[in-house]
Amino acid sequence: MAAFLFKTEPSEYSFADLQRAVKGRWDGVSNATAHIHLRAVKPGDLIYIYHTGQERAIVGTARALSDAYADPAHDTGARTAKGEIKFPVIDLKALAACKKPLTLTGMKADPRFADFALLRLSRLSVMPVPAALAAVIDGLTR
DNA sequence: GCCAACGTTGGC
DNA sequence: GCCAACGTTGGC
Repeated sequence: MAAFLFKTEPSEYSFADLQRAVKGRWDGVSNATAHIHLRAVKPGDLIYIYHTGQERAIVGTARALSDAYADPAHDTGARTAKGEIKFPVIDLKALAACKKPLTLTGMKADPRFADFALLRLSRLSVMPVPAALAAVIDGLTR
């Protein structure tokens, strides 16, 4: 099982919205690098939800329910030059809110996060979380 | 195919 | 509100 981090602007779509949705679709990702990571998601993978804007913290966890598939809101037949789905989305469900949200400030202060894409590539909205780092996050948010 | 201009994201 | 980072667009 792999782990990923998804960013969202809570005024647009928050973790609470995902909890209410029961089954949510993660769409609206437009960045090519983020698409690469989104296509790598497998059912059962763990997803950390991070709020941008005022909060800037990992606030909850979710479970992937599907492989990446073509967004029905776009041309579902569209493919990239490499033959991959051009507008990938996944389905997911909320698991639990973090007892202690893990703030961006907290991650920046912890050398274990020094190489994390969240800190290195501030505009990336979907990224893998290495297993060792997932264990650290679990410990800090419990 | 290169690169300057421009737009967007997201932290500060 | 500003700005850095970086992706995209369009002229050449």
